Amino acid sequence: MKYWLMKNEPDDFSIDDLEKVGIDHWDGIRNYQVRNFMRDEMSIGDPAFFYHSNCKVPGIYGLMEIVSEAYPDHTAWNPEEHYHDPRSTPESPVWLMVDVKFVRKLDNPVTLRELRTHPELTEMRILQRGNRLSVTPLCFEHWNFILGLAGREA
DNA sequence: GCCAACGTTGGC
DNA sequence: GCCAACGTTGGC
Repeated sequence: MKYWLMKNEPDDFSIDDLEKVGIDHWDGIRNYQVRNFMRDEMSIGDPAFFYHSNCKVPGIYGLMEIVSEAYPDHTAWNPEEHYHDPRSTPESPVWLMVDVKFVRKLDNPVTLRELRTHPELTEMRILQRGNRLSVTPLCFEHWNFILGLAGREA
């Protein structure tokens, strides 16, 4: 089992939006490294953090579960879509997505600012300088430590 | 809105 | 295969 951190801009799709629909596909990935993570490393049942990026208070706001294998991202085929990519076709898809299920919102969201204050977490990928991957794996120790932070009294 | 950092593109 | 130019990400 692997643990994941998945970023999205809440203006586009937030943990609240996922809560409303229950399950949704995580589409729009247009980075080969992230695609390969989804294809090669993710498994059904893997837990994931929902991270809000590019917003007022960036941080981890909720928990999800991966509920599908990687499969073709059909939004790449649609010229109407923002993330349209003509190189990808139904016959030969380039981009993949997975389905994610809402688990719960965190009682105490763990902000990026707080993540940076804990020496235990300095190795986390998203805290590394210049990291831009929107989906990153994290080790159980980091996962568990963050859950501890989220469970504390505010 | 700014801008540093990174990935991608494409000419050569 | 190099690398400059460009586009995107995402914190601040």
